[in-house]
Order: sequence, then C-alpha cells, then structure tokens
Amino acid sequence: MDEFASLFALEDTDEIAKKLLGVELLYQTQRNLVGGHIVEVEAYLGEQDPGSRAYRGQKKHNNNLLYGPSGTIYMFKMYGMIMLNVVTQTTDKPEGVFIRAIEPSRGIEELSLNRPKIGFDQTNGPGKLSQALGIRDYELNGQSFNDSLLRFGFEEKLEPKEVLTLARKGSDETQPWEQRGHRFVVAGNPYVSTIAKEEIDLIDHGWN
DNA sequence: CTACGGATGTCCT
DNA sequence: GGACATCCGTAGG
Repeated sequence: MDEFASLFALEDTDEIAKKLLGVELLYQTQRNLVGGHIVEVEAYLGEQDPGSRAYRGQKKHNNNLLYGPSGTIYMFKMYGMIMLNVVTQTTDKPEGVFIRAIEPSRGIEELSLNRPKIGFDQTNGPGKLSQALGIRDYELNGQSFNDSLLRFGFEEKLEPKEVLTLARKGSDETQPWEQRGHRFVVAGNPYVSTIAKEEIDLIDHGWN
C-alpha cells in the first residue's frame, strides 16, 4: 500500500489532518508545477459536527461529494474564492480536511504572478492559497488528490517539530464539540494564518 | 501590532 | 433576503 492509500485508510479524520501537515500540495498548470507544503488544516467530522457542511445531513454547497470515496477533491466557494478540501472517509461518512495554508515550495514565480503579494501573505489563508495556485473554478472538483492535476506529494514531505491543536476558525470555542480542537498547525511556521510575529520560527519554519 | 467593517459571489430559505 | 470554513484596507493604541 502506498503512502496515499495508507494515510486515507485511517479512520480518525483528526489523525489524517495532522499527518497532512508537511505533505506537498501540487498543481500541474499549463506551464509549471506549482505548490507548497501544507502548514495548517482543519478537520470536519460529519453529520454530527455542527460546523460541518454535512451537519444533520443537510444538503448544501454540493456536499454530496463529501459522501464519496476518501481522497476526493471537494471544493466550495466563499465570497468568490475557492476553498480546498479532501474527503477523508468512505461512503456515508461525510468527513473531510480543509486546507487552510501552505508554504510555497514549487513554481514561486508563477505563484507571485497569480497573487502579487509580498512575503508570507502569499499563501497564509485558504482563499489566498487557491488564488496563488491559480485555482479559480470547479474544474477539478470531484477528482482525486491521488492522481489528478491537483495532487498530494509525499516524496519531499517535511516533518513538523511540533503540531499545535487549536480551535477552528470561526468556531464558538465554548461549544462542547470544539473543546477537543480540530485545527492543526505547524508550530512556528510563518505561513500559518494569524500567527503572532513573536511566535514565528524564522530559522527553520518549524520543520525538523 | 490588533480590531473592525465593507466588499464580494454563491447558495440556501 | 440572509448566511458564510474570507480578504483587505483603514483606524487607533
């Protein structure tokens, strides 16, 4: 079994989310391979999760893809920007991981053309990273992160020194469901959204 | 630096 | 007509 298959064979979506940190998110454009290492993710845990797009089986934002096979690319739009998610479980278990930030590693020039911003502001948010990669429509929605133009790369995977568990963004932290924390970040990485400046590790960005 | 409000496109009720 | 898993510019400490 390869790394992709064994990762998505795990039954705990929180665990899958954590193990995606350091994996490369790669996009083959017409010119280049662009992408970066995943540094921030959130887990969404199915029909009993009040924050989930599948909460109580409600149909919205084409969430039927969440019920498909693990590894499926699931996109939706927020204020016109594409949000990238990966389905993490099998049929009838609509769980997924939301990719919130990456550290650029490939195709830096093209990233800068797509999103002309300076420094860490390039890809430190879910809408920002899809802009930088050049993903603006639903063309790859429903395909697989295993073998489509948008895929995960395990060859150059980095290992975080430390993973922080935080509350999901936009969540009500007083709710029982949120107590465990379902947002995971590479501690000290400068591309983590809303990281405080004094927390940033400028030496090695939080990688081993 | 943090805080806040307006812009913005889809999708739902 | 409202909600929203966001972004950005501006105001103020």
